[in-house]
Amino acid sequence: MTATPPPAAQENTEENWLRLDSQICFSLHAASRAFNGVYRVILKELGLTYPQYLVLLVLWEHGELPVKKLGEHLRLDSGTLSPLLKRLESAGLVRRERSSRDERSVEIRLTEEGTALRRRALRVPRRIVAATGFGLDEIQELREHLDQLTSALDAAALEGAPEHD
Amino acid sequence: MTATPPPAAQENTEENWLRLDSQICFSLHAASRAFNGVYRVILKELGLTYPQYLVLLVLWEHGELPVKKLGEHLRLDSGTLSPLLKRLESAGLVRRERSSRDERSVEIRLTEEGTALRRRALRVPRRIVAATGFGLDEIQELREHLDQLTSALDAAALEGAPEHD
DNA sequence: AGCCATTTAGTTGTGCACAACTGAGTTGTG
DNA sequence: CACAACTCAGTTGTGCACAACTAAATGGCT
Repeated sequence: MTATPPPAAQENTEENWLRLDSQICFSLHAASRAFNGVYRVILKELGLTYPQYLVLLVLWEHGELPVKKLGEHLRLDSGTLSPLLKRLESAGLVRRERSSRDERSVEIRLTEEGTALRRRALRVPRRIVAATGFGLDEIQELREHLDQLTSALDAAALEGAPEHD
Repeated sequence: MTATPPPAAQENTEENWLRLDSQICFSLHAASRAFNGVYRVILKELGLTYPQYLVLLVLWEHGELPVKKLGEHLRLDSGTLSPLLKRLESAGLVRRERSSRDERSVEIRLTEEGTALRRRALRVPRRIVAATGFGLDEIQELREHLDQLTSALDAAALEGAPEHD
């Protein structure tokens, strides 16, 4: 029962596609979580989670931003960012202030403490890269593939799921 | 203020490392979520989430398994799996039964319905691969890089964070 | 047998991702 | 001006990831 009839290795069966899918699924899922795990360990010293670190990276680079812009940089919506930013605020790293020019929007800006944290964060990337065991060029190459993947997937996602074969 | 002093492009400064880090961070994080998003859309028709699909992939391939083994395949612990499996059970796709040989362990096995769902799931991978816009060999290559990354990161994570420079 | 370390699931609590919704503020149009 | 459409942040609810813990069962040891 549950047969899984012998799928004859290299044949182009749906069975084999499913097997391949499980492999790439697992790989990406696992890589993402492994990456997350290494950051978790390292960022713990800074009192940050990985997504919080991503937010700070954007703020360190761009200075003050409304929540909307922050979300565009990170592809995250207010449902994720609002509570995260509150936590960063209560940690004393950012302030949230209603824009006076547009009362709908909230400007996120770094506090002194948030700005200062950048100094300590400078030591993070080197350790991450070391943990991957990859060279810089390998990382760049992987990054390009991932970006390619992301834009292809984003484009496909926009079409909902209207096609089937 | 917040200077970000001109980091002179290709120099090996911490500034540049941080910039690179933000790039690879964003890329992997975004790729993972984009992938997740495409699966979300497609799996919705099957009434599954992405992690639930991963669990079923393992069960379809290996048949009945204790929670522990399932967790090893997926690198997930009982804190994640227990509630997930309960949801799969109440969806009628799996059953959870205490092993009689070892009362500590719980065997997860597919119901008729869970087994039958495989037929419908066979159409998923083809659509995913199509969505990536990648060829099979590119996918395999990417997968190998990701696996390499994962094992390097896992190894590094085991050492906690004892080293710095 | 009694005791202790280990193994296995499960629970609790925190944080993120995302869909669906709310509500205030803004803009366009008649 | 009035009103509809839209924008933006926030809230709610569901599900996953993971750390820390609990509780029961097992196996080794004396």
